[in-house]
Amino acid sequence: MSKDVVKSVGRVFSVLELFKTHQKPLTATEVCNYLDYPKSSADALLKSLVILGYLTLDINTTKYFSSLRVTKLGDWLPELFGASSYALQMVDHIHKALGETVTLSMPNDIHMQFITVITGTFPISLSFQQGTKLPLFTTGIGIAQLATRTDEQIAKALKRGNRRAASAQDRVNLDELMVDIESTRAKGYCEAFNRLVPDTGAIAMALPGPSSESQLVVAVGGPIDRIKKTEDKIIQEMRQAIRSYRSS
Amino acid sequence: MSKDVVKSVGRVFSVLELFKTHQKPLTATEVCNYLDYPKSSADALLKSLVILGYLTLDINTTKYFSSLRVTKLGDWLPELFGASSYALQMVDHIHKALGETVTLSMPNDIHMQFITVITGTFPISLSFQQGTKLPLFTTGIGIAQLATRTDEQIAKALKRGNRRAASAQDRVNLDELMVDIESTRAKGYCEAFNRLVPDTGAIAMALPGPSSESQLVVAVGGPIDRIKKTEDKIIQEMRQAIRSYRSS
DNA sequence: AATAATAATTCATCTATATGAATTTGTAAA
DNA sequence: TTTACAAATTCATATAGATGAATTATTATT
Repeated sequence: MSKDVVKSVGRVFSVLELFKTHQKPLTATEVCNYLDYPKSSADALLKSLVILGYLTLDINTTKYFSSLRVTKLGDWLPELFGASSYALQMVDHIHKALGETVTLSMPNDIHMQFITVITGTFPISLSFQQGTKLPLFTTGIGIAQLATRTDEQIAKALKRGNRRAASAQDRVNLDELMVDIESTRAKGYCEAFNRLVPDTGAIAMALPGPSSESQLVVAVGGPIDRIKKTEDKIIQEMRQAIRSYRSS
Repeated sequence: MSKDVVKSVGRVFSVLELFKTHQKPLTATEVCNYLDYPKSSADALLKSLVILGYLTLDINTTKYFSSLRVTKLGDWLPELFGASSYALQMVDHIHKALGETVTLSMPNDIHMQFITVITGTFPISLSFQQGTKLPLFTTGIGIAQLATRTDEQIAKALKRGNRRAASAQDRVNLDELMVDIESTRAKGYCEAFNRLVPDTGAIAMALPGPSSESQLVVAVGGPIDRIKKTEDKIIQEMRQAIRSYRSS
């Protein structure tokens, strides 16, 4: 866990993700063991979550579980992103049509963060954990997202991003970035080869959405040769799926 | 906020509920002002949530917002409770048919906790905040829930509950409780008049679900005279709605 | 009823977080 | 370019949380 995260804040989400992973009630001891917390610390946290109503405690089994109030924390969101349940169906459809890794991601600070990752069915497939973050300014999905914004917004965003760069070599050149942006705008998608992970390629398209700063990005990725070979088919499938998505 | 809740844990949910209430991006200063937090404390919390991926920070507007990962924390739950989107439609349908306050609740420790509250359309209507908790052993919704469990489970649960009672007068007598339980089982619903709030009444029914300790309860409540007068119609509407719900 | 094992709670102490004032940085307007 | 204002960050200190050992309570078995 990042050193900059408040400890008990991180633990809140670890607990909620644990129940999402197991999908069954767990005792306090089980939670302790899975998450490797000291007993009394975990107890205080679990009791807080029960008092607040986000976890339930069954009085017969003395097991904890997520409450439906956790569902309500986030069930209003997809509609605001123009990401109805059709969005997940669309990602699934692209995955079935192509067999490659398909991702859905959103911008977060100077990163793109994965919301959904469906790993390819080929033995050799690109693989990411959900929640993974990739750089906003140097990846295909980031460029596809930025391309939905104005030149001015991009310049301002890059200026801020470069200010936070750890070293001069981490800084991105605006003119070089704009070449990729223009290319993406012209084609309607961003193709990225050998950008972050060697020998891999990805095609990324932004989904239509209510505002440019929240637009989601869908991408297809895999080994560079396979992606290049099937590029035309990938683009066709993605466009068709997004077109169907838009009219839902 | 309860004294027994870890402070920053409570704040996590305050922030997420704030975004649910406003449904638009907010600056750090706005979050501070709405929640009355010291500036640097709020900053540390917001940054933690961004790093963990549950909030997003837009690099152009420098505004925070909930991430779709919040949705994913809880979108798997309704299916496990047998509470598909039809459950909310059912609650809404009962509300439209009767015009009274309708609630959906779930057991949590020695309470029933409201998940959904739709306030009646009459000028005089029963009104609760979402997230409100009522006693498990002494309210109509609690008794309706307990009636789905075995006698042994009820006795055990009451023993634990009584052990935690602050005073002897807060303890519930098992034999008296079982009279209400048997009545509820015989009729298929619990009718409660003047139990918690004076001059109010409620009819409560448990929804079918995968296990008794997680069964949700739907209830119709309002001023005692109006509920008594329309009791037969309420029971009919609820049964019909639950029957339709079961086959969805 | 007694006993053993497990779970839950308590408490002293150490570590982490929260706070608010001061300082620095960023932005917008002149 | 300069200035004023707002936002963000820093830091010393106070408060809260985490920890782990010890103790108490609960449960299951004999």
